[in-house]
Amino acid sequence: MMETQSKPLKEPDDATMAPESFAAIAALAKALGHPARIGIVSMLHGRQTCIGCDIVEEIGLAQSTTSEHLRILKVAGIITGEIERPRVCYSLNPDSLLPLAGLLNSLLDKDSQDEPGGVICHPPPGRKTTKSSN
Amino acid sequence: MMETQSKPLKEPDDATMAPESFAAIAALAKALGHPARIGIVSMLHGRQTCIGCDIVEEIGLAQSTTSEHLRILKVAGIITGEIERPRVCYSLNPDSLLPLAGLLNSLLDKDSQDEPGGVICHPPPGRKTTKSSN
DNA sequence: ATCGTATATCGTCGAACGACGATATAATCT
DNA sequence: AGATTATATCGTCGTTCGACGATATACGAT
Repeated sequence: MMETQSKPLKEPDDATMAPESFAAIAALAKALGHPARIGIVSMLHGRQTCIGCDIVEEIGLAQSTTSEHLRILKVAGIITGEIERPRVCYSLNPDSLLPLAGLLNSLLDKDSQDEPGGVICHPPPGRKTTKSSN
Repeated sequence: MMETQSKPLKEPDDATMAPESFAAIAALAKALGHPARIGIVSMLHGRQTCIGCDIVEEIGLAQSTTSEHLRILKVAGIITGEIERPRVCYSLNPDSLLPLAGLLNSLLDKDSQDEPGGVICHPPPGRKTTKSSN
């Protein structure tokens, strides 16, 4: 039978990373997983200096919607908002992206021990020996 | 829905990023925005060779759920599935991540033309002269 | 032909997301 | 004090996500 979630298998991997960091990396990716938020960080990158309501104007969405996107980026740690009443100066916090960037670079740089011929894919048929045909 | 981007490696030159690439980058980030999917790509990176149902076992979710995560990664172009009946060999497609990695590295490497003093934040009060109250 | 394995797909359900307008807050200017 | 400006928050609504079990499909082995 197909037993679902028989065991989470908490093996500490070989050369990759701890599974608990998966959530952190995924949270970063999720925070970036919207065009408006990519636009915001890109805009912040271009300007470097903090911006206020210009973001709302540039993004083109409603002010409340943009504020929500800014909030999401803020709680993810990707940007910081320095309150300077009546407005807020937003800045990029690049260091926060290191875990995600690290994974991506690791995936890109060298795909581990890759073969210069492509992907190997040769699992011999028949590998379920858990229960023999008895 | 959304189409998998097949752009010819448009790296984020400067701050001249077209807004249409925001959607592509965001789609990549979104596809990575789940711990299970980070786990899958990480697992694929460690093994390099394609895996079949081992992913289901390692992830610890139901088979149908894991299949869905694999599908999401597949339509995003991040992984490829080589059908080898009765199973499927999954492989990482690192090139697909270049747009996202490019943006992240651009954000990290050097914050563009940044000032060596830190963040400047001095917007003079009073800058809304677009339309007065009639 | 039948069984067993591997995977994809369907249907469902609750939770989370994304957008908006309306409103609240807070400071500055007149 | 009152108007203006910038931002956050609330309530709502429709959409999407994420998980699951059940089922369909496709092949290899018996």
